Parts: sequence; C-alpha cells; structure tokens
Amino acid sequence: MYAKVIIEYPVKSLNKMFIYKIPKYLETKIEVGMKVYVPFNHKEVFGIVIDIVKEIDVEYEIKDIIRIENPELVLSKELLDIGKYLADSTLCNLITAYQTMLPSSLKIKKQTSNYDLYDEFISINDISLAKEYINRYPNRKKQIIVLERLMNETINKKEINSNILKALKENNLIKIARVKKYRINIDNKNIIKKELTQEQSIVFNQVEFNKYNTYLLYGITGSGKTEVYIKWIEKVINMGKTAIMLVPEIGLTTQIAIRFYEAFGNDVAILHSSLSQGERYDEYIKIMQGKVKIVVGTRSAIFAPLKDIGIIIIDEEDSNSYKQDNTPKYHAREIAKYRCNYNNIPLVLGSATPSLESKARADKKVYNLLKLTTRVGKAQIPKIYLVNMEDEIKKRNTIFSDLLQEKIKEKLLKKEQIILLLNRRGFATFITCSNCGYTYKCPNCDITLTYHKTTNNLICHYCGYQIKKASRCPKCQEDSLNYYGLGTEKLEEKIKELYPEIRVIRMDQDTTRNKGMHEKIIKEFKENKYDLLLGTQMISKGLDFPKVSLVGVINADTTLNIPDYRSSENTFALLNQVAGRAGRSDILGEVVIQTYNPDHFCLKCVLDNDYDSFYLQEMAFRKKLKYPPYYYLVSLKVIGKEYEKTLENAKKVKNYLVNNLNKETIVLGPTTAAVLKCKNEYRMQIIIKYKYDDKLIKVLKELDNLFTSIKDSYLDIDLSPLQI
DNA sequence: AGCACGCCGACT
DNA sequence: GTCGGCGTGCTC
Repeated sequence: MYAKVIIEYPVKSLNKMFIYKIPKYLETKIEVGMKVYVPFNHKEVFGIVIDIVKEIDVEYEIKDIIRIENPELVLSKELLDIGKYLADSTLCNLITAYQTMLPSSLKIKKQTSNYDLYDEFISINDISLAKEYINRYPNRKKQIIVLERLMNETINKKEINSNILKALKENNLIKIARVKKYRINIDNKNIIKKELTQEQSIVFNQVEFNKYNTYLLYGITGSGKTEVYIKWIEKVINMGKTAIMLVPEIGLTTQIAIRFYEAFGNDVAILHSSLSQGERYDEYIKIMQGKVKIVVGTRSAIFAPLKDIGIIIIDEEDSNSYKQDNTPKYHAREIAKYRCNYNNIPLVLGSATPSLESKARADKKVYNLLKLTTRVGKAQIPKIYLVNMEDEIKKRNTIFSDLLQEKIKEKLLKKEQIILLLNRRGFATFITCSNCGYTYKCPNCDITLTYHKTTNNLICHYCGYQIKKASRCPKCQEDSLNYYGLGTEKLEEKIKELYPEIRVIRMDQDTTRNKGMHEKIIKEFKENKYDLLLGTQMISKGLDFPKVSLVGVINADTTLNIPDYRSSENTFALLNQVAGRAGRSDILGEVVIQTYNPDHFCLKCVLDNDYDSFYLQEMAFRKKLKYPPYYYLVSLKVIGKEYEKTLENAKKVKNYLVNNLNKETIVLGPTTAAVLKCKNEYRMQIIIKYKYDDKLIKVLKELDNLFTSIKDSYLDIDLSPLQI
C-alpha cells in the first residue's frame, strides 16, 4: 500500500503529492488525514496523508513512511475537502490551507509536544493490606491518616506530601490514576431558558433544517438575535447534531460565550484568539472527540472539527474580521457556505447592518430574508444628534462640542454611564516641527509615525517600527515639535482635564494587549466602577451595558475619509452599532455624533436610523463605479525591493491579464498601492473588476506560477478583497 | 525550504 | 593543493 503525502514546506514548488510506501506494520493503523513523519531529500519532515492507494505505477524509487506522528489527530474527509476548497479558492498551497485550519499546537511543523494536562488521583490498592500495614507501623501517623481517608475516597495527588506518597507507593499500598484535565471548565448546572417573543418565534420557524439554504437575519440592535440563535441550535442539538456559531474578534466573544454557557452548559467549546496555545489545544481535542456539541468562536472556528453539523450561524456577518488579511485570504462566510452545502444544512447570517453584498443577495432571493424590527423589552431606539464641528471650531471647541459637553455633564449628575468612540489609537497621529517642517516618518514605510505618550514612543502601525521621541526636533534642534491628529490616549487626557472627578477607562489595542484585559475592562465598566468608557471600534460591537445612556462619537470622519470603496458602508455599520450601545434598558439613550461632513448621506442615514435608505444610495454609487456587489474584485499586488523592477513586473502582469481574461473584464493599473512603500518594499497594485469570467482562476494560477521564476519581486493575490 | 553538488577564486 | 563562496537542481 502507498500513501500520497503533502509535506510541511509551504513552497509553491513543493505544492504537490509525494508517494510513500506504507510499511507492513502500519498498514492497519494508517488513515487518510493523519500526520506522518517521512524521509525527504536527505532529511526527515512531517506531512499529511491525503490519499491511500493499493498500487502505484512509477519508475522512481519510493521510500517508506517512518511513523505516524500523533494518532489522535486525524483530519476527517470533510476537513480534508475544506482544505482543498480553501487552497483552490484563495490560490494558496494545500499545506498552508491545512496549517491555517489547525490550532498552532497541532500544526504540521515540528514535533508535537505534549499539551495534555492531567489530574492524578490516588486510590487504595487493597484494604486488608492497608489494615495490616497500619497495625504493623502504628507510629507512621501521617501515612495512616492518608490510608484511612483512602478507604472511603480517592484523593488528588497534589494534596499529599511527596515523601508520604513515596513511602506508600514503595509498600505497594496505593495506585495512581491519571484523568485528563481541561484548562477551560465551566460548570454550569443552572441552565437558563428564555421564551421567544412573537416576532422572534416567527423568524425561528422560517428556517428549514436538513437543507442547504442561506438565511439573512436582519435584526436591529437589541432585537434579541442571540435568543433566536440559541433556539435554532437547541433544535439542532435535539436532532442529535452539532452547531458552529461565529462571532467577530474578541470583545463580543466572551459576552456571547457566557450566554451560551447559560443555555447549553458544558456542551459548548470556545475558540478565540486570546486563548493560550494550551487552552486552544484542549478545546480542539474536546471538539474532535465529540465531547462538545457547540463551538462558539472567531473566524478560524469555521474549521472546527465537529462531526455531523446541523447549522452554522455567523453573527454580525458584515464584520471585517471574518476576512483573514494574510495568506490564505479567506472569508469565513465563504467557508461556511461550502460547509453548509457539504452537510446539506442551513447557514444563518445575522446583522443589524448587513453587508451590501448579503442584502443584495437577499433582495434577489438568493438568500432568504428574515427580519427582527423591534427591540426586546422596554428599550427604545436612541435619540441621535449630528453636530457640525465646523461651527464648533469657531467657538474654539476642537474636541468636544457644546452639546456633547453638556450631555456628559448631565449624565454624570444622573450617575448614568457614557461611551465615547474615537477610532484612532495612540496620542497623536503625527508630530511635526513648526520651525523646520520635519515630520517623524517610518524609515521602512511610506507613512507618518503615531505618537504613544504612555511609552513616549513613535510607532509605525504598519511594520511596528519604534523610536523614542526626542524632546527637541531631531533635525533643527529647536523646541518646536507639535502634535497633530487626535488619538484615544490624548482624548483620555483631555476628558480628565475637563471633568477632574470623572472615572475613565480606555479600551483599545494598547490597553488590551495582555490576556484577560478585555474582559476585565468590560466587567469593571459593567459593575459601574467607571463613569465613562472610551475607545476605538473595539467598544462598538455587541456589548450590553444597561446603564449607558450617552454615546459620543468624537470624529465620525476618521472612518468616513479612508480612501476605500467600502468606507461609507463601514462607517454606517460602526455608527449604527455604537449608537445601539445607548439605551439598552428603560433609560432613553442619546447619541452625539461630531463631524465635519454633516451633509454626507451616510451620516444622514445614521441620524434617521435608516438602513434601507443608506442601502439604496450606496448601491447606486457602487453600480455607477462598478464596485461590489455589482462587480467582483480581485486585487493583485506586485511587491519588490526595487521600484523600477517592481513597476516593470507589474506592467507585465497587467498585459498578461488583459491578453488572457475575457474581453468584458476590466483590468485597472498598475498604480501605487495605498501605502506604496511598506517594510522597505515597493507595492504596485492592479485591480480586476469582473461580473463573470470563466478563465479567471486558471489565468491567476498561471500568473502565480510564472512568478516562481521571477526573483526580484513577488505576487500577492486577493480574490475578493475587502479593501483596495 | 533545505540540502548536495559543482564550479570558481583565494589562501595556508 | 583545499577551503568556502554561492548558483543550480532536486526532493516521492
């Protein structure tokens, strides 16, 4: 018997099957999907068995598989197929696809170290033997105490002094058993069931099980989507099946996880980015062994090794975090479609602000549209104010408008809570010398450095380059460095200046870097230890703080002015979400949005809380400019150390595309990418816009292969990019 | 990717 | 002569 194996190196030239002979003693043990250790060109490497065949007809010498690496890890047929689909649809190597699907502790690289944790329990070997021992050595008091306890129970090894343990063991009185221990253990005995409202019940009943269908659940913030998700999953579990629930990155994960633990107890496993490697390993093994039925997690949880899935739900389906921005550049929604189609089950996409793409498909009846239009309980839609900052500047209000200041004061008096959103971290976005014009810039990238005051560092948000800030201008030595552009750090400082008695907490990438900080901030704010929470878009999603009655958006233009075709869509979603944080109980919520573009249609729609109107206007714009969902996009970046050669290669790529793709397909560029120079490399961009092109994948693969022989630059392809 | 092989220049 | 630089080719 022979095995077809892909090996651990993620290189294009090795992206193929290698054939190995299965030694006799492994014939009965080996399975497709197992990790193996094989000889490979004077070395030994790891690989995955993709196929097993009886006979093979080749002229070259075939080597033997050395061993099976870890027999408990077997990728199922479904997961193997998902990997193939992933590799095909994003043009990555097959091994890269499997690597991304596995938790890092199980990846196909080095030896898998043992991540298993155990509890060790002592029990008695033979009672009569123990009694005899006690009689013979009555002065061994400590040992006797242990032995007497052991006559009625088992004891955790940790409780007993190791010398005593040793003595008992040497006299053959006890035995020690290992029990696998999980790092995450939620013991939840009081399962909480909630009744659905009438509107929720109607939505619940519209999903058909045991059939592949995509549903778009359009439910306004606070309409109780989670409760409907729970009912669908409950139904699937009762059918003996399992479920995946995807949530956006962190933040939201914990809150939803708590609700899921309340509803399903230990049937739930959590997979998200802030778990340690060991925790991830434990959760993965639990899932693979069928010890849990529900997986709640972020993007990569779509690859959870569940068997017999009955439903997949993606909450906040418009979140950008479902798209991975490094290779493989996959979108979890597309993998979910593949998996649901594979298992012939429903896929539910939920959102208060569906992506235009999903809404358009729902309108065309490709997806089934489900709607939740009322808030649960007494909660009302918040009142929104739009403030023109142009007028405020005249009054010398650069950060806080009169209205926002007044509202903050009012809420502080009433002891209600406040959230402030500023979608930019750090202290100042750039520092310039007013004497000579010197600006701190990244030496590797084509952008200004952001100043972080807490560490007194200037940081490049692209490559991570850092330098300490000098007290005087590094060029002309004058004491004339000025700070421009407001970040969350500075906002925090300003707020404390304005309201000295206020209790403020900041949540952004910098304050949540350490494990558990995220949860801590949310918990403490919820417990009313702070009056005001300020932060980046991290604070906008899914959090439920009943005492928040005011949300302030400091500068709505930060996201609106990003030069990207989706900036309006992102801004609408962000503002709508953050507005939804206000007034989640019986107190009326108020939202103050500050902007320099009060006439922008996107902000007007936010003001009116009118998703449909936003959708129509934005769709018209997309149609006119040939953007998704009317056209599909592909972004190709040619990246190289030398500008001239990179540009030359980019031009060749363009010509190749124009000559080989369909006539109707639009090829734009090459232009300099949004950030031309990044990490000391130049980046030229080519954009493809197409409606239908049967040659596309084939042509892109050829192009990708052609680049193997070009040394001075490389090609980066993103099929359906979220940003261009 | 990572290793062997091979061809070349420069050194005890 | 031989040590080590790197360009090329191959891996079941």
